Amino acid sequence: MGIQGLLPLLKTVMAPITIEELRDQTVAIDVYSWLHKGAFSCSIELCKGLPTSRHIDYCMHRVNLLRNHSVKPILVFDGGSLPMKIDKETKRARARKENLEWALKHEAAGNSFAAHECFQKAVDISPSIAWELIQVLKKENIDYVVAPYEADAQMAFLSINKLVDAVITEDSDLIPFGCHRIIFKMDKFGQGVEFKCSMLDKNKDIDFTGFTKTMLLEMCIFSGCDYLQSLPSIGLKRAYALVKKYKSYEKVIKHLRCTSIAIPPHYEENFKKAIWTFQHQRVYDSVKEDIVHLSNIPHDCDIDLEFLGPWLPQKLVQGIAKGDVDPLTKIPFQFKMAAIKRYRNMESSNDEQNIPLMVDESQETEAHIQHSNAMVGTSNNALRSEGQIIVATVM
DNA sequence: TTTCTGTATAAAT
DNA sequence: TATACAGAAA
Repeated sequence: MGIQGLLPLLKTVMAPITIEELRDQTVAIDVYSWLHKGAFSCSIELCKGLPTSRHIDYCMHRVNLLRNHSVKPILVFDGGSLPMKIDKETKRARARKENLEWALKHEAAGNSFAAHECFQKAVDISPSIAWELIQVLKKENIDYVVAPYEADAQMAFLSINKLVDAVITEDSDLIPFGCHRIIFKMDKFGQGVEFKCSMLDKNKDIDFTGFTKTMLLEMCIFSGCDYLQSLPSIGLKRAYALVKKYKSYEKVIKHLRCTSIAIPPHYEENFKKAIWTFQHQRVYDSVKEDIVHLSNIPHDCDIDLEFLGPWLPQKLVQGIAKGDVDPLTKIPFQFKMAAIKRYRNMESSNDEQNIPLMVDESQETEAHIQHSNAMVGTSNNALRSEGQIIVATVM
């Protein structure tokens, strides 16, 4: 979702850029946004589990556009959900499910237009879809990494540590994450708009001189972000004015307590957590080949850091980063693929025509749970309660 | 003046 | 899904 209204606010420091200007540079790509766009041309197939590669082709077309201009892409995939966002994720999953049900109803009623609309809203860019693309990337020798948690944090890590020259994304969150250079809205012709952190001082609409990175981040959080809802009647403009005047979020909140605006319980505590999620979220360090914090946490920190994404054993996070292990279920893809093959064979042996294969990501077999528990080192129940395990079922 | 809400539309071919 | 725009509400 990002920070609503942030990009329009910064439009005076947004500059058009073309792919030619990126020659010989390395860019991190928010690949889920490509997969989402690519999925539009084949939403029905993806929903029904019918074979298609249009979404993969779309991504590879974009990859080749970059390669043809001698730009080196690193494709960054989303990984697991942060505990803080699990509610939102389940809501989205429910909405997709409802859209799928409507799509099937419309289809049965012969209303293919309405059905198609619902299918498009029902598409889930699942880890399996990412896995399919990754198989192509391996063959084509394209760099990629699956983040342990959010791709945004992973791309910010690459940018902050100078492992890439720019990040290509649609998500304004990369700005509060502290990414140095971002290219938004890059189209199939390689044209987009460039944002550079260093240009912030020159913004006309609103004056950011004297603003620190932390102030910019706090402004974004006050205006409402994925990790914390804004207080009623506080948007970007008011958030800007408050941070400019009071300099720190503690002082802003102290001031707000003297106004008629109601501050929900734990707001200040949750605000701190939101700051930390932007600054210290867990990401994959491909040099250390291990899970690290986006930026180091203070040594004297004694708070529970689970909200930054639970820590993962090195072997597991490596498996996730390479795309061999499902980041949501922590189950190696080989198991799922074996299961799908098994069911396919069962179908072809006793049926006359292609029966669509639905992959239901809400259940799993005992053997897979056992294996993944061994990998994660958690109890059966802990994994079960996290849900989202996989089994192939036949429609 | 700013924020909030709803509606339309584009994305892909 | 995300953005843009319009009009209402505060």
